[in-house]
Amino acid sequence: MAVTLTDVAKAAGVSASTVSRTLSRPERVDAATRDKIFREIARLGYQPNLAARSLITGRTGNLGVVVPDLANPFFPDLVRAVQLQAHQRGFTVLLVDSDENPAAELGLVISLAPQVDGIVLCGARMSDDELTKAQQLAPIMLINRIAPGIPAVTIDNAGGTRQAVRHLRALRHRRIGFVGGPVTSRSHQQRLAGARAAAEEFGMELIDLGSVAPSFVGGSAAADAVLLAEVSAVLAYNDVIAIGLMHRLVSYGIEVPGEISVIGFDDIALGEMSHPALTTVRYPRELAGQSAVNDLLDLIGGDGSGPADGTGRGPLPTELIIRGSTTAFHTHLEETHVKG
Amino acid sequence: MAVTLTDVAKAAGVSASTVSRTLSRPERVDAATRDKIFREIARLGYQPNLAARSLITGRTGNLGVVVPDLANPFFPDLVRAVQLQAHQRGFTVLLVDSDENPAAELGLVISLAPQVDGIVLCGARMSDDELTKAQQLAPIMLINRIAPGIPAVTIDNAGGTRQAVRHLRALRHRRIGFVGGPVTSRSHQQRLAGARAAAEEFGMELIDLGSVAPSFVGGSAAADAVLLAEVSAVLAYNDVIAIGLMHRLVSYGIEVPGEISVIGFDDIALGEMSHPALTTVRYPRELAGQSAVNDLLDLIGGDGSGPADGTGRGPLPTELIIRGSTTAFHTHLEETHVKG
DNA sequence: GTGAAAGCGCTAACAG
DNA sequence: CTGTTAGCGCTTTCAC
Repeated sequence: MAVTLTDVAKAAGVSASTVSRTLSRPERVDAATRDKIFREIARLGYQPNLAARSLITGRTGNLGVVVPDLANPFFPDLVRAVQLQAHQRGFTVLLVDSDENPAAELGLVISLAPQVDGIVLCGARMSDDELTKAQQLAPIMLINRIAPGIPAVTIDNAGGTRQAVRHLRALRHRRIGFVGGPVTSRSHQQRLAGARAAAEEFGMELIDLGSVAPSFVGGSAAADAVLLAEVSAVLAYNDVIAIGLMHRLVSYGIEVPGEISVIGFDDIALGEMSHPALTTVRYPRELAGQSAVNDLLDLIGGDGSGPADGTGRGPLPTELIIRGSTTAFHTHLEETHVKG
Repeated sequence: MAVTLTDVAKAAGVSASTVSRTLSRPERVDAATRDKIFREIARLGYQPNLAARSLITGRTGNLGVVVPDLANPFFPDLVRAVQLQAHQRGFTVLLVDSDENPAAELGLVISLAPQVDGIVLCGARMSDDELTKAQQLAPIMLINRIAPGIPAVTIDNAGGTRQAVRHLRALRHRRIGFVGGPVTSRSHQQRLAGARAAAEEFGMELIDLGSVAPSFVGGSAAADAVLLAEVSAVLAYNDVIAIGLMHRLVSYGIEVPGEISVIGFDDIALGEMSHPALTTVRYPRELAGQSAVNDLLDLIGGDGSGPADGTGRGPLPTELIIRGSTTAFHTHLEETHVKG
């Protein structure tokens, strides 16, 4: 077995409590003893046994993270940000992949809960009711999901699609389409609403092209609807859809952005490497992960101050990233406007 | 606090030891008592406190996983496989991202070691010496890295590039290039060696085009070397390089695979969505992650039987995935052969 | 087949 | 400022 606190105490010729105290509140220990103890700790290579500590403090020093699918390019960045921030604040991350199985999620939370001080749920698929149950098991912070009464990190979806629409307007588009994702999700609704409002604001026509699965094939499947609607540009619910759509359009021999411009949402790495590179609205994943950890820990620390309800910070800003898939200036589309 | 084993014992009218025994060796408990206890466990929603258990058993039920960069598309699949398999065998995964910092890795292992029963190190960047130190802290299993005396999951790199070269030969290529990755890495050496041997075997010319960073820009940077070498096809150390290369070639107006064919290695999701879709050698990540967990747990369980040295299973098979980036049949290249 | 007792490594009062 | 005492929740001999 490893070297214990008692070993250190013996070696330093003090009691266990003194060593323990040296670790928790060094200022309450005589400088000389303290130094000696630290020296012994270093010499012996003592590592506190977190399990034993947690047994008595009730805190584990662990943070749980649940993602629906780690292979989905959206989540690794998020997990990474969460992991980094957690580590910085002295926590270790327990990662669990629910494998896109909503039914499994609550079970995972149940088994995770006793081992962690809080759980970050990324894009949880479970129901609001289940979420409420989950919340009784451990402090919870939601990312990319909203549920009544549960703290969440939110982003400015509507603001993002507004910027996208505005960009298209600047390029002289007048009739654009929106390919949706999961209709029941708040982010879908907000993105669509934001686009609608912006279209009105800028005097454009926004065609709802329906919803598809938020996947590459989902995006491909949307191509026909896009063509039928005779729009000159399309906003997709997310990047994966946008890329699938672009691929299908290109395979039809349609030029992007020459004939149709495409804008995604999220800014996954894939978008930068697709051809043409995808214009997109950046989902601030680093910030989101970071905020989630900070809010969650504040909430746990619970000194009553600060945005302990997790809603204090407001939606995180989104940002339009302009790349190749929208870089055509459509002068001809402008005619009606210029003449009118 | 949560419901404890003692609560269950009280509710069932038995002692704590009996409940404990029911959980560990049910057959040594009277059927009636057992049933009653299980009923109470379910009713009360009892969850064993892993920390307390680990305190006495010395086992944590946790597995550590260290990756250099979760945002690198290669790793999420691996982590996912590890996570799934670990979960299946009743372990929870502690994930740590070393943020591509080799110097930080050992420190992470040190802090992880006391909390886990074993550690899976994915693509560890640390030195062999450090690895040896790490191994003294906790049982270790390497993926995508080899070090003397340390158990590792290996894959058949040479076999993979051999299949790739063979494929190119079938398409009538005769002069092909190899764009390398990290020269000191075993996988680079094996992939190159495999390609060399296969080129000889199939009577082809294999030009070593040097090494680049295993990144998108690294691949782009290799384009000029490819052009200068006047090869009709190129093997890249990995997919990311291959995709960067393809993009640059396409931006030069060169047709892939019409003028130059490209093959990657790994089979990351990106390859399937790039344009043209990337022919590649599949790195069996699911299998690798799974094997790593199984080997590691066997090693920990250490009953002496089985491949407890972690090298028993031999290299995992790789597989050529043919996609759009090599689908041109280069009849003209054959002339010399046909005529000769 | 079951219970009593001891203790894993640590922290948190409480004395001294 | 430091040591003593008493457990945290659980498993594990060892009696019964």
